[in-house]
Amino acid sequence: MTMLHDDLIYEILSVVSEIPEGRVASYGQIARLIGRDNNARLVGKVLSMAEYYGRYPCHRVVNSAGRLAPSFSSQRKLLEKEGVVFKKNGCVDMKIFQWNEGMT
DNA sequence: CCATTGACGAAGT
DNA sequence: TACTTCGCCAATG
Repeated sequence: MTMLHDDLIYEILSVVSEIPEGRVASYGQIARLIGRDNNARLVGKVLSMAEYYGRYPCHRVVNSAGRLAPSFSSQRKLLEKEGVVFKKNGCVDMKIFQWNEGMT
């Protein structure tokens, strides 16, 4: 495990822990927040193993289209419990539920 | 060092 | 709206 990788995990999880209940963030959004604009895929990679590092609201991370992560069957239920509504195609309506980190 | 992979994203069809 | 193509880049083999 490289040092860079460890920093990456810390920064990503740090941002994830700030996502409020009932809102979602995209992988690209998180990548930008940690200064890695073109590296959304790496964020997904880290989150796929996030459970190993502790408890974080990683269910609040979806892709830019609002699509849920594969092999995370409980994700939809967890989001619905927080009031997130899904579109007919199974995606989160990003227009409504995407976290706007500029607002406090 | 080269090739492949990925919980991605934007643009094109 | 849904599917495809291509760019992206650290990590892995």
